[in-house]
Amino acid sequence: MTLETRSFVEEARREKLAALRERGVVPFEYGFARTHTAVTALEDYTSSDQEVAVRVAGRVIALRAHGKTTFGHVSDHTGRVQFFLRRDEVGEEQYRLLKLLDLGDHLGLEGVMFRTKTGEITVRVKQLKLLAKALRPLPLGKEDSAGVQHSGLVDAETRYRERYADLAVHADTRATFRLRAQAISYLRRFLDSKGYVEVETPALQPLYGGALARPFVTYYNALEAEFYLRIATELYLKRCIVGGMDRVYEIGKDFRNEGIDREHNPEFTMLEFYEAYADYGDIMCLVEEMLHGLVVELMGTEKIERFGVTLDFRPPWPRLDYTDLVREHAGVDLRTAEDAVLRATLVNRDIPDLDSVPRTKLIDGLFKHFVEDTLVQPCFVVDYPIEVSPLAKPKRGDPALAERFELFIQGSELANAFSELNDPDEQRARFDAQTAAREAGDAEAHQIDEDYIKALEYGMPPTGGCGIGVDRLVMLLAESPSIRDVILFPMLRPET
RNA sequence: GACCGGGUAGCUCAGUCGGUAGAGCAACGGACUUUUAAUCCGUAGGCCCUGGGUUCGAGCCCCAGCCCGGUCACCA
Repeated sequence: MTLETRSFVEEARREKLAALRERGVVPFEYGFARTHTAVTALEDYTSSDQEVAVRVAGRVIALRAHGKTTFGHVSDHTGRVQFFLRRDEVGEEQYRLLKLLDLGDHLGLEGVMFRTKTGEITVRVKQLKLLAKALRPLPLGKEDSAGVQHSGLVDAETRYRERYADLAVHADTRATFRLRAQAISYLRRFLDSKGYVEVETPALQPLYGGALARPFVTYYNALEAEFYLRIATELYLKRCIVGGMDRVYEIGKDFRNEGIDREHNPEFTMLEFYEAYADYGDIMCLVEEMLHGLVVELMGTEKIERFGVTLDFRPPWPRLDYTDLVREHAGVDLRTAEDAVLRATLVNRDIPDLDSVPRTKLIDGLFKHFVEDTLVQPCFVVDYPIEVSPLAKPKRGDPALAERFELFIQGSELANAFSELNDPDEQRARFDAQTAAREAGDAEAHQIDEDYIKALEYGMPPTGGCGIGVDRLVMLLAESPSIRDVILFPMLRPET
């Protein structure tokens, strides 16, 4: 029992609950043997001339009482179906039960399918069973004959905080999460079919790495040590490669101690995969094949319209040179320009402490502010400056660059990949540079991971690897403007 | 973290110049044996986010805070 006072609506339902119990009705049943879902009940009727007996169950989402007859709709995970009761068919006792029902209650209905005179295929109920009473009113709203939803649950905060209510009320919310599940299932099947092995690596790590970000810190009592929630799976997956698991992937949560906005949730789902004897060019082709296949399988087409733009997933996708893009859109040549020039280009871009920002961040800033928004159609940006890529191999023939690419669609970064650095001595030197950056005040700089270097010293084969932000991928597929719309229970400040 | 917008009945919203708080849906009572935003008659329902202040009087004006959303910053 909460201290929260109940609304009069809830009081009314409590009274009905008591009345039901008084009559010997079990208000929270133990099960109901269904023969049909809402949709199969409708389908079986249309495909048969014979009488179709059904047992369906669902939540009451509409109720229209007309004296001695009553219409309503129940909704299950497949859809909705109308039901109809006549007092002289179900009997006085059952019919009086209706008085004690509310929108939101779960019902089991036994009856036969028929078509009403207005044409709707409907369950003619012979027996009705309350399966679970709803003590709070669901914000169901109403749908008119044109299918337009009126009222209902609109408040964004409630939709996220009470996702159960959002899901219960909005079929399209349920559809988004079904789509998410289908997408993840496809990614698994694709990688499995390519001979990849799915693995699980630690989420609680003594050192964090594999990305540049601030971690969540926690304390493990039994070991009397600080631990970090992982910011990436990368370094553990590459340990697997060292160990001879030539193709591995993991789909799991990463945690980054950062702000929340339309594209960021502090815990999010990442797919990372690594393939021995592949380089970033091979990975690019694999990503292209995988995501093209994903769109075709889920959307049934190679071109999808999202946020008013038709996106064409037909391969090959353009490979655009990072340095060229920055030169083209920011007018700066990263090969020759001094820090001062980069800084000057970024003036008036609302960057705090611009004067003390290190070169790596200046480069990042130029790309973000001048280039990202221009990358609408699926495209790969290739060959990043080496100084912003501490885990990537230098580019063959140009040590100022790394063999790295990112995939962009509609200005959003969806994948990050490279030919993995497997020279342990060079990796140590890169870590040292990161340590210097950290000492200069860069809280996101990479930590030095001696154990990872040890692993590399045992010899890691040439390897291509990639990380894909699953939430952002689903946002694109579901045309969701906010990452919160594709995460069932997004982060919110706790209620006080 | 900064700026902008929002917070009023279970839900969606209105609220004039500062003068006793409104609608639709949902709820409750009644009528109604093929309705579908059912209809008709009636009834009830409010910590106007919280705390201060101004005022004879505050949902409304002022200050502070809380929560949400948006933009920006931070952030692969």
